[in-house]
Amino acid sequence: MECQADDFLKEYKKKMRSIQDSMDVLNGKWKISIISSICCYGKRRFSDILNDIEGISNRMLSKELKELETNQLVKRTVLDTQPITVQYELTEHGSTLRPIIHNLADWGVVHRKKIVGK
Amino acid sequence: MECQADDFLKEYKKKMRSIQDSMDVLNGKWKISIISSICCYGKRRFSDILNDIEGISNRMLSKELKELETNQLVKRTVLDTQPITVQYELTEHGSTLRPIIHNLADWGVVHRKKIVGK
DNA sequence: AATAACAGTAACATAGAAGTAACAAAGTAA
DNA sequence: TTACTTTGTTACTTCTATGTTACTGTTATT
Repeated sequence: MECQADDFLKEYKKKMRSIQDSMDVLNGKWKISIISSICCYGKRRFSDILNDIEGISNRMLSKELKELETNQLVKRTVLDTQPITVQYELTEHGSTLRPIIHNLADWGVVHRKKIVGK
Repeated sequence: MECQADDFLKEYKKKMRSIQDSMDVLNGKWKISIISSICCYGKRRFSDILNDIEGISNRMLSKELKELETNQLVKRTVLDTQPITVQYELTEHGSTLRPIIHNLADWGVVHRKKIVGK
């Protein structure tokens, strides 16, 4: 019995650590929104994302995109256009976040209904 | 065609807004961890959560729990014990976050493998 | 010539997020 | 009588995440 209880404890702790690992990458006010924007549209340019997300500054967008790139969630491609444009898309690894994004979107709807509407 | 494209745009925007709604409630460094702790164990006391989450201070825990209570995600119950203990559990509404928590935990495992291990 | 679009970068400013430490109330044990 | 536990609160301080503004370099447009 003791052993089983210990096993559960260990598993809970592992779970908590995993969640912390996730949140380490997705921290900050904007990351989820940025990923969502790219996720929705497939490919998205810098200025597009800037418009998608109300309130973000170009400085923050630039910084956060860099972090996401570092964490291999987002891929940056410079296009040879006039003027130069830059395209962002999810990496294969980044795409594994899709279910979470969708869940968050669904939950947002539920939550809004719960709080605002009846 | 135009109309269809517009419809897609509208839907994307709605999605982005829903995600923002979710993140408004789950913002900050600790909320997800706190919810996870309560979610894992079903019921959890203040000092338990304090131990579950590495690095959080009692001040922050108190503050964040209050916010979660305000947003109807968490229910607080004072138990008539010696000394008095306080039990936190997810509300029905809070429980709808379970899928997200599980997804985050799963993704954390995947991500750790991707980044650290081979 | 002047201006605009694009994708940023640099320098500076600051609200508020978070940390630390001490204290409170109420009962219990030593 | 003193100390300890639990769940906080309060006051004070630190710090960092984010915001603001201005600027770059290139090409196309007017």
